[in-house]
Amino acid sequence: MTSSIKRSISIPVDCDACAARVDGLCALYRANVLPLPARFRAADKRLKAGEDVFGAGETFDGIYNLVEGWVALYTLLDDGRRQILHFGLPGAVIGFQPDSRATTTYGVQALMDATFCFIPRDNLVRLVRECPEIAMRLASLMSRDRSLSFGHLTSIGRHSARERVSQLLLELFIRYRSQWPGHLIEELRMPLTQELIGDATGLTGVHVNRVLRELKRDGIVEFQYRRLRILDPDKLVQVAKIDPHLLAPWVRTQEDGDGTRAGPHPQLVRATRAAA
Amino acid sequence: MTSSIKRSISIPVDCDACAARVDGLCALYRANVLPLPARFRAADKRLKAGEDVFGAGETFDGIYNLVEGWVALYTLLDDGRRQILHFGLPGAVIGFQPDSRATTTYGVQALMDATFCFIPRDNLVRLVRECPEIAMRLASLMSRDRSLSFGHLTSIGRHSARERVSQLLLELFIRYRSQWPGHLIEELRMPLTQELIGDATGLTGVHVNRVLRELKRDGIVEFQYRRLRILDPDKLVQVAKIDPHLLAPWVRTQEDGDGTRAGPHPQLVRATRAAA
DNA sequence: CGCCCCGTTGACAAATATCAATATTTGTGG
DNA sequence: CCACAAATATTGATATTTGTCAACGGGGCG
Repeated sequence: MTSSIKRSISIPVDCDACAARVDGLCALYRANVLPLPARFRAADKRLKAGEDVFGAGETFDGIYNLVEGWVALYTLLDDGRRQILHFGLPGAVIGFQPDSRATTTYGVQALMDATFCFIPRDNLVRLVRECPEIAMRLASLMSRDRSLSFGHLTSIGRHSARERVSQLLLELFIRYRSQWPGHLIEELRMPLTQELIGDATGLTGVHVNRVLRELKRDGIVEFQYRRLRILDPDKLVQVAKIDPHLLAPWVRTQEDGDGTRAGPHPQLVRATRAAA
Repeated sequence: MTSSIKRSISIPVDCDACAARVDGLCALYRANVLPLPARFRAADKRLKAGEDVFGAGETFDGIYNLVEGWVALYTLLDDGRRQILHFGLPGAVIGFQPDSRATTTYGVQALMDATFCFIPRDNLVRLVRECPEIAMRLASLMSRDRSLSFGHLTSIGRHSARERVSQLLLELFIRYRSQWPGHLIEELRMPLTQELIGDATGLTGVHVNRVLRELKRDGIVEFQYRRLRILDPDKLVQVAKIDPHLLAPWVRTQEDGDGTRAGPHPQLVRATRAAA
């Protein structure tokens, strides 16, 4: 007997115990209908916090499956400023490109120690030929990422700083939590600094600080030294000005087909209530 | 003999003459390798300028293929403000959802008279079973949309008003032009108002106006009453602060496989030079 | 123990929004 | 072709939000 509780954390190579399998490309495997992409996997990659999976403008042939850790997709400006485009959580597919010659338009950085498994493009093509549902799954994942981007666009384009920061924290909380259904968490460790929050919301680190102090003063959320505590879930939902329709992409993408599914609203309510 | 030049404009139902076929889901057909989605098409839809394809929060079972006209994907805020998420040009796939129960997170409005063909979800699944490449094509299209969103996020989050407006105009010019390779245009009719530009760039219509007047004063671009003229392409590229890596998603997605392809830089240069 | 990254705070500057009035263009009907 | 209405663009004065710069504090980690 090698382990009990922490197995999925310490042995990322083992597909059967992979934590990322709850979501992402391999989610279908859980339904016992489809062959696991395991056979098509080539190598694993481990990075330390701060290292890049790849930089902007590179080409490479395949996709990375984020197994453990958080990553940030970002672009850099000439003057050194940065825009974070997306936070990738375990299960994320990283680096899919329309064709093998295309260069990436963004860089990807590990926000904490992270592990990936890599599927070469050729293998992906073979995998899809064998099992077209995988390609539809991939399309769904890309589509969900797009929806997340749409949410961020609305947030950055039309919301106030207070609303943007609130929305980001709520989003990450819900996305993180939806990976462990039934697991109640009151407090969440996030590998974020106020600077990173600013880079994601189109604000300055300094201004994020001001907003966070306000939110704490008002008893809504507390974020200090990478520790998030949600003090008043209902108020947070309210101040984040969430369009309920935008919620769907935050929770895990389900396989199409069987089963009833609760709408997004109760899920949000449950998710946030759990933290109170 | 029914026609000569304008055939593709007036007979949208005819797949063989469809203008959208240069891009989008049916692009593979041109390579004569794959069966046309035509057999799986269900119905056509025609809209007048200003009408909605669908609103936020709706569900529907299938995808729309934009054949003719421009559309805007948008979200609305409580107070009536709007954020435009994406402009869809002919060839765009509209309304793909991860599963059949998902509700849309955005609305889609026709910016001019537009026609679509509709492919029901069931047919799409059958089509993919028959030809998995279509699913990969769909994933590529979603991925490209995501990349476009990433570009907009960087623009809205970190660029000045002047840069944002310049970049949007340049993007639309290049995307439009890449649909007619070899066709030189000096002047482009766009179904946009300054208000629309503001909604897309996270600015106010009034402020967009001020920026446009500046750009005209500086001899860079002229945009008045839906007519875009690029006066100095090089300056425009410069002021738009385009990250060259972000350019790839602007030009048509090519089918993977054969053929050499020029990098994005010369394409941009050619595209913009043509307008001078 | 001490360093360094991160967070905190204040004064001030810059960019953009808001409000309101007026001008121009487009499209429509006669 | 003209007149008119509606939509869109233009401009100025002022308000608000957010950024910039600079200094200081505090906590974790070697």
